[in-house]
Amino acid sequence: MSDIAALDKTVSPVEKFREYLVTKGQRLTREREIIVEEVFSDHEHFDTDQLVDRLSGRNDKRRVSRATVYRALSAMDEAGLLRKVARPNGREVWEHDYGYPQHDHMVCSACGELFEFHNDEISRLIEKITSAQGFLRTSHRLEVYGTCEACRRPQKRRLRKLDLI
Amino acid sequence: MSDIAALDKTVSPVEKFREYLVTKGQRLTREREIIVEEVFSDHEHFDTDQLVDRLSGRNDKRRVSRATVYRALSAMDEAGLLRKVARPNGREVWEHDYGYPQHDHMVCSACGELFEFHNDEISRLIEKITSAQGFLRTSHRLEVYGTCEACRRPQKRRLRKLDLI
DNA sequence: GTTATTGCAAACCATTTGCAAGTGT
DNA sequence: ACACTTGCAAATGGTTTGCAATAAC
Repeated sequence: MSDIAALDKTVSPVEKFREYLVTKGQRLTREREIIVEEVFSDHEHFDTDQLVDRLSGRNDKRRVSRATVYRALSAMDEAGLLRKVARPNGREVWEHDYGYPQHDHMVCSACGELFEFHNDEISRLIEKITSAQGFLRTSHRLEVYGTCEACRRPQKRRLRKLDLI
Repeated sequence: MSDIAALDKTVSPVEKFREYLVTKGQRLTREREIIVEEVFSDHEHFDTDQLVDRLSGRNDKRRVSRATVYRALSAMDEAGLLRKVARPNGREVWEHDYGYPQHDHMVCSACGELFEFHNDEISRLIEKITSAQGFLRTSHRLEVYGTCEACRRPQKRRLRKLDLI
């Protein structure tokens, strides 16, 4: 897998965001920069609540309000930095869409965990089929539902996230 | 396309629902029957609001409350009669999952329209890839985003649903 | 200096839920 | 009779928004 080669990150996420904002006559504020940096500081999936926690848990003056986080995520979506992955329990889950190779997800119905997988053939097939119908594809979202390996082994059953509430 | 052959509808949706309900110690009430019949009276995608309208527009005494519709849709989902297709504008869109061949969707970003397509090879490929990772697949959801044929022709541009508000 | 942006709190809105009255088996 | 269901209205909860103060360019 030469996924790493696909990274091709010539411009930092913050720069990419700035570029997008200019085209819209908008501004790269301190708050937006803080959010982009926090979001791209690791590759995990996250929801808005988790991000707000990460940001408000800081003891420096880099706190950002919840409303601004929502507004920024939506702008980063339009900018092509992020994409919505799934919506397991009523809240939108996000992941990096910039500098991260294309992939899809398996969603375990037992534990709620998301697993990534990548396959070029699927993408090629999707492109072929949809373009044959005159559709100009820009992206796709594929979620496979079922039971993950860990949850299939009764003795080592994972805790359901839902039960942790 | 021998999709029709795949219909294989030996049992009516209402019967199928009853069967599911018994296994759960639940009852096929008059309201649930009304809802299943209305839902399966045509093949279009629908959201809860549209269904509630269809049901409350009736002049016979087959009206059902919104709460009951929500409860029934969720039960029909578990029963395998319906599935959630997408969530274009914050509201869940449903479609038949029983007696209707497996397929995926193209979502036009310009007009918001959903288009169905079917391809066995994709399903086979998905099965192969996910099972190789120990995942026991039960279903999947594939949405391809882009621009539909009609919206690609500027002169005959479709109206954006979003602009109709 | 203008115009976009932030933070707060209130508003939104699809969906869920508690409860008393009603209904299926 | 005994659950299970319904309908209503109220609650929920993630997300959006109006507005006055603030900051980017």
